[in-house]
Amino acid sequence: MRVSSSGFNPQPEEAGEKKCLNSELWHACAGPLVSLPPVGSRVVYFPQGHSVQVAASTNKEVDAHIPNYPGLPPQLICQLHNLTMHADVETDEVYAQMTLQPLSPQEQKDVCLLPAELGIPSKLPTNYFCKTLTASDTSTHGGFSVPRRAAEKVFPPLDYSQQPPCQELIAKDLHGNEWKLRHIFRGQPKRHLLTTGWSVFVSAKRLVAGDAVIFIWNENNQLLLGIRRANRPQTLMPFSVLSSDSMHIGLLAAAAHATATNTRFTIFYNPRASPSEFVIPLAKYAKAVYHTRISVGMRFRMLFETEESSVRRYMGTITGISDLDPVCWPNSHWRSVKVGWDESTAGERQPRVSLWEIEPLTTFPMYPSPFSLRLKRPWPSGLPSLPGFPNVGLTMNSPLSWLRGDMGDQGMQSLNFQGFGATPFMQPRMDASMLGLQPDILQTMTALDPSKLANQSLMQFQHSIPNSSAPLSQIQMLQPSHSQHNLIQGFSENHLISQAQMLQQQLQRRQNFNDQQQLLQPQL
Amino acid sequence: MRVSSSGFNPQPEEAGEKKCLNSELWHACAGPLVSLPPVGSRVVYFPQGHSVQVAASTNKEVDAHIPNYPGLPPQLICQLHNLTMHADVETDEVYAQMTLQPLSPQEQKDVCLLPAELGIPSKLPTNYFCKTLTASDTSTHGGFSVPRRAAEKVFPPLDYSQQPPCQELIAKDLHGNEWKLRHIFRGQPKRHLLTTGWSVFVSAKRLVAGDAVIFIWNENNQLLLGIRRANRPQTLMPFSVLSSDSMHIGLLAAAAHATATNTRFTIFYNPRASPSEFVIPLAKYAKAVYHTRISVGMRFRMLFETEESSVRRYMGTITGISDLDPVCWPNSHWRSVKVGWDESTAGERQPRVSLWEIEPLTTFPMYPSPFSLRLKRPWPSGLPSLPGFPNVGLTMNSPLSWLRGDMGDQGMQSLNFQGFGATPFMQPRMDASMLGLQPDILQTMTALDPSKLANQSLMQFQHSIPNSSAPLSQIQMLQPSHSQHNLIQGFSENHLISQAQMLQQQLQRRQNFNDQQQLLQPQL
DNA sequence: TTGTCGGCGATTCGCCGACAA
DNA sequence: TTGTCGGCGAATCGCCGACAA
Repeated sequence: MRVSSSGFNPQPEEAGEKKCLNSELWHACAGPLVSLPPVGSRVVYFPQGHSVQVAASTNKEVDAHIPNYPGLPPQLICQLHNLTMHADVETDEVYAQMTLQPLSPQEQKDVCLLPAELGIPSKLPTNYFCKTLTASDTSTHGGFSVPRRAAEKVFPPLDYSQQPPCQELIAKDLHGNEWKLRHIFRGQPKRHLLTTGWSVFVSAKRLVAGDAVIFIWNENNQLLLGIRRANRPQTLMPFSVLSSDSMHIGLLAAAAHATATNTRFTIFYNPRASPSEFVIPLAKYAKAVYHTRISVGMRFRMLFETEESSVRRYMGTITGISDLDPVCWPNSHWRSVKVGWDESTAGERQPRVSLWEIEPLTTFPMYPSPFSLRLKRPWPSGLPSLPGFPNVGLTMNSPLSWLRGDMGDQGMQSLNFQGFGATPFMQPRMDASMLGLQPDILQTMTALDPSKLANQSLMQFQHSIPNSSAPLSQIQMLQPSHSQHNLIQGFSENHLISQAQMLQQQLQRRQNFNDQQQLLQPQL
Repeated sequence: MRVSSSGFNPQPEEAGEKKCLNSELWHACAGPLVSLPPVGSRVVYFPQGHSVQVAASTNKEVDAHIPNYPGLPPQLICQLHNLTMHADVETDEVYAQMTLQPLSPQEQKDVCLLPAELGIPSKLPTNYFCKTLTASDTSTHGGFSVPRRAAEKVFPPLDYSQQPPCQELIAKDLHGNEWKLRHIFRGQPKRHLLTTGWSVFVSAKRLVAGDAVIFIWNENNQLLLGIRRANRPQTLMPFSVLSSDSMHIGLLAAAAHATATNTRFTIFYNPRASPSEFVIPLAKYAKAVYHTRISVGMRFRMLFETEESSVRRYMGTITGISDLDPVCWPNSHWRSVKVGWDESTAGERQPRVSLWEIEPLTTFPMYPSPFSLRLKRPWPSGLPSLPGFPNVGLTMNSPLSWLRGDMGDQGMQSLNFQGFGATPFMQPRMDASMLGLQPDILQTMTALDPSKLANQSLMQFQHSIPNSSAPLSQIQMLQPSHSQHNLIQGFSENHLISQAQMLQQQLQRRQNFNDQQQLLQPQL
């Protein structure tokens, strides 16, 4: 992982490592919610999300008349070969360049999830502060008023025996440029101010009231200085190089070409241009998609960034599960969850989220679960007789339906796998193995009467997408197990490896499956 | 044709025609060599040239590993549906947005060239001046020194009875912003200066020494003010939205998609980003490609822009004719002519040009030519016996070979039409009719013994591209004629309609052809 | 003819507490 | 605790001829 300031010459390493900077500042500018996958790990790339970001950057909505690329699935498992952090030389806007290579069919079969692939959470430095600039801060009339606690925590201590106490600070920005700033403690009442040098910085960075600055005091006793501009109508310049249509086609074609030829392609991820994360660590994706049980009416919480570059949680309720774009991107998990927010300021928050962004509020334990493993059969056919388990028709939209999530393994069926089955839109090489699931680890629900499935929990958890009425025989269903011979341990759940299989294949395995279940029981 | 300042909202017509400005300023900023095709006319679009411009804009050379798009020919005949002139809101850089639609196969057959389609030459206004800014002009220490002749020609006359004579000028830039400038005539010796208001303009536009300003006094007695920045290493910001590879793929895919579906696509033409004209009026292209006889060693001249926004001609010699990129773009006429320049400052001028950029120095008359029409047969098989016509082997690279251009119609064979014949890379619909040629107007050279062809002038004029050894039977050859029933007159040459035919077809037409030649003779 | 400079007002810049909020 | 303001030096800005080139 490299950090460089993207200047006028994009050649990889102009002055070698000289331009490299601690990535702390990059992450601080990117925000506390942005985490980058480790180099070498597997990620899931969503061309749909990428296209949304490009559309936001070009100020142009994706034209509906542009069809999706034939054979380009809504999600690609890729290996992350290279990752460099950059900052726009004009605006200091942070972005990351990633080189992705779609996994070959063989590689997809051999996928084993590594715990480290969950992604390194953005470790925010401890000694930092972020302040949104006031009119006085950006005016030429004066300097910068430093919040007292911030100055005491982040800046080197002043010699208070001097009158007034002051010192010269040298702060480095993302490009490695140094800014001299006079720090003084004066006034009545006393306060911390940045005076000489501050206005030069403001005008050089063209900061205005509402933008924010970030000061970091890192382990090497360096002062780092980053900026984070307010969400102005459009931070990026209008594009006069390539039409937005061509760019949209280009990103799709590049991904499709890389998939077809098993070659690498390059994308830019601009974390602040639009809230559109589209490269997700494979483990995070798999955990969310295969180990999260959601249903309409379920309550959840989700992290958001605060003005002070901290995080807080907002509560919401799932109001629907459907494709964001059923025409171009059917069966995509990207922003497939429609939500409502509790607080009245909800207008600021998006009405659609992705599974891996939310934390469902659930009281049932994750795997391994004594209850689920105690089941004699993979599907609890006797569930309807359990106390408090009403009929599907009455519970589909009940706000309390999430409470029934602790019924065991049927939560795994909450996901819609039509897209990964035999539906026509899938290309041959994008079969079930694309998900990197191990046939001999997890078994699907095959021992059931389809009518019971339809009547019971399966429908309860299914996505309510338009074509959810596909034949049940084509719906892939999953169930975790405890076999781990292909699993590198590390997750508490120990169950990140899963598999989708065609129903026909699974029928042949039923005996093995039951044997497996029998084997698991003694482990409890 | 619309002129608008491209702001933050790309919707077509924000305030209707309010933002429209006389296109004079746009053309003045674009330079005297830039001409835009009329809306509705047919143009030839070169994806290759487009890709070179995008590569220049993204500071990234086209990666060789990106193959061309299957089925995308090096030149597309398109209808220009829309053309809007823009200026970057940040940099004032001018660019044009064009909506192109590839002609359908039927339309290509029905092509009739209109004289107006030669393109409207950029009519530079008479009352204008362009000055490159000096260090004093851009310094905060003083104002702008107006060249005396320029001030007297372009600015309104001063009242010299005042002491000192001065006035307030109001100049509009491309976006319609008005700039107040104090114009004064003072000093010893007396001179014209712009004082108050000038430094505001300089800092707002971020002008530096070396940049140029253009003042225009138009017919409506408005003062227009444009800027033209010096060719700095990179005027455009580095791209953090889409990788250059994806953009390259995108422009190819967009053109290929539009060709396949007969739909429109949009491109941006940035006349000053790189010298890479890639949308050429069809008539201009046809005239150059079918009516210009070139050979290695031929002398020519070509227009270049001067510092003062005027034009001058440079002389050069053709040193070769070959594909710029034989791998990706075989048989492309775009920059297929290798040249050497007379003057020692030739390093500044490109080593490759396109046919339509140059004026071959030739003394022979264009069609109709008494000599060529006097020929009894389409091909002067007796040529070798003519005085001063040496063997091919000796003359291929002779600097004097152009002198033999007035031998008649064989000049038409100087073009390589392998790309439009039966070579495999061409798609079915990109056949000879793609060139918009009329079978019943022009006849090809079919009355010849192929061995003679090879020995004589054909080889002399052929492009020396690697695969020029393709079977002669697949090479399309052209000859103009005087039949005009499908021709809208207007050109002095009256011969813009031409045709390519398969040799087999042409053999069947030999009699008609000869009859036609007979008919033409009496006209002289 | 015109690019640069020393000269000198005029105008901002920018540092300082005084106030509130 | 900290955002804004009036006051006031001080440092530029920017207008003016004087010079050359």
